[in-house]
Amino acid sequence: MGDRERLRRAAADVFGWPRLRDEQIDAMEQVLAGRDVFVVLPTGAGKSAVYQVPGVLLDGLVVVVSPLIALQRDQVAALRENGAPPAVLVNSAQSEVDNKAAWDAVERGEARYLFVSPEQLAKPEVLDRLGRPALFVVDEAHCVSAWGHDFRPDYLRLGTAVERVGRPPLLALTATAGATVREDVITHLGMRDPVVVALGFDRPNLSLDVRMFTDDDGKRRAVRDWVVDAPKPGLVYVATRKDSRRYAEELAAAGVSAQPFHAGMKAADRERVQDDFMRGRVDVVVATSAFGMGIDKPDVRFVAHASAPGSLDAYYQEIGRAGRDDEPARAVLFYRPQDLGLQRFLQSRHVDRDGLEALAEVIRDHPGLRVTELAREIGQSRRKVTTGVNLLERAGAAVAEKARFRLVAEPSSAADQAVGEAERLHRLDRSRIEVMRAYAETRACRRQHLLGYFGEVLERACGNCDTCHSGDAGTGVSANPEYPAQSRVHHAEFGSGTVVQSEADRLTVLFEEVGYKTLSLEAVHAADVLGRHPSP
DNA sequence: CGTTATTATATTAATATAATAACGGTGCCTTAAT
Repeated sequence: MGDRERLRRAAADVFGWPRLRDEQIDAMEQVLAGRDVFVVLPTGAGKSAVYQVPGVLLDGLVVVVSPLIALQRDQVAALRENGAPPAVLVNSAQSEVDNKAAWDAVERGEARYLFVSPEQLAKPEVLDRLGRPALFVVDEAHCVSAWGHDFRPDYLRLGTAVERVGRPPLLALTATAGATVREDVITHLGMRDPVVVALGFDRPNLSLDVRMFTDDDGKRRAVRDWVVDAPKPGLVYVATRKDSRRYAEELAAAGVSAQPFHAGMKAADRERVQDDFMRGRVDVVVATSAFGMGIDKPDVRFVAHASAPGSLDAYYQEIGRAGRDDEPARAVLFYRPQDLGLQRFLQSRHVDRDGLEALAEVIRDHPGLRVTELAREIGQSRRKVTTGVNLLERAGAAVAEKARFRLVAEPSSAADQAVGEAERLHRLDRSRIEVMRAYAETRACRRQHLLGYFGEVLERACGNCDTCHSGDAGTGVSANPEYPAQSRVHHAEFGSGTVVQSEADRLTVLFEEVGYKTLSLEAVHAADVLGRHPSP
């Protein structure tokens, strides 16, 4: 019996799934064959099945890294409900007794699936207990790129963790990853020649709409009035916790069944709001970016943004929560250029050069220490040290071997190099905001613009966005044959980069040093500043 | 970077305006104080 057949049988017999999508079975087959696999499938398309089903057939532990304990619990509950092999979790929210029981099951070889956060895998004793897993899964893999560089630095140490447990095959799963994010994840996880299994990004049933405002009051009124009249249920994304409360109150006063949701609320309240929304007891959730991961409600009719998020990746992810049932749904961005100022602030984390130099000195004086030991030695938080070694490593000033660090530059220049790396990352974040702005301000077809950013060419204007309806979008934008998407270029001032979006009259290029830039082809030709590169 | 809350300053001495300060998102985990 071939692998595909065995997988189909396991899916049917164990989980009760009579048929699988081609993408699912393709990915599972590669997983079973021991290849690294990168899967991009929308939520609801059966991403989890891609590790669940091979897990039945594999001989050994399947480690699943997931960013939220709540998500881990959902996954375990689903597996238990399906009668799959035993699944356990280990985390700080669980009692010591339960954690010990989970570890015992792992060590006796009784548990098949183990769910953990990246922070757990940063602990040497945890890695020791894992033994040699048969498969290593990173769920919501875009978090590596979105959070690893600052918010949750342990995401960038997963590659080292995988090496330490015998380097089993890697499976990365996400609903959203354009080429840039995908490359970032692949690099940091250390995936080897991964098979990429992806469904297209286009969601034709989702209408795209941007409304421009200059004053705050006008925008607030417009959001309120629009949401009151819109078909429900729906989500309103806001930039601050305060706005979450304020809009929710205003909508409630206007007779809408609306609730706020943000990370500052008590866990019980968050759970209640999420549950009420899922069951249809609340029509509208007004949320910060805290809301959404793991939400799979098929009949969400709109996602409105009362403020623009900090990147087009985040925007696409958030609007992707509407219309999963393939019925018409709406994505509306209430855009005010000033709102991007907040995003600029949020991405302006400061770099502590002296702290980096101190860390570099400790690494030089005590080669071979791990993060926890370095943190103790230097008296900085584990998180700060992790961020520090991430930067030093990326800058090439330090190297890690089996999670133990060694300095390969003088501390002072190591710190300078790391600061340079941090500045480069910061420029990249800044330029992501400009990509968001470009979407909001384009007069071309929104969908062509959005898909273009994700590396897809839509031959004709979509007919289901505001610029198409107003007639601004014109007859369609063809790619420029001279600089196709993904081609490597070199700019006289900005250095080398990759074309992410190719249009008839302009290009968007991701430059390694300065981030995203939109270049007018006219200017490029006039000044002769852009040359084609041979492929890397 | 932009908005909002607070304080300072001005002058139809109780209210307006100007200057200044504070604040803003995402979740693990650990540990100390009730």
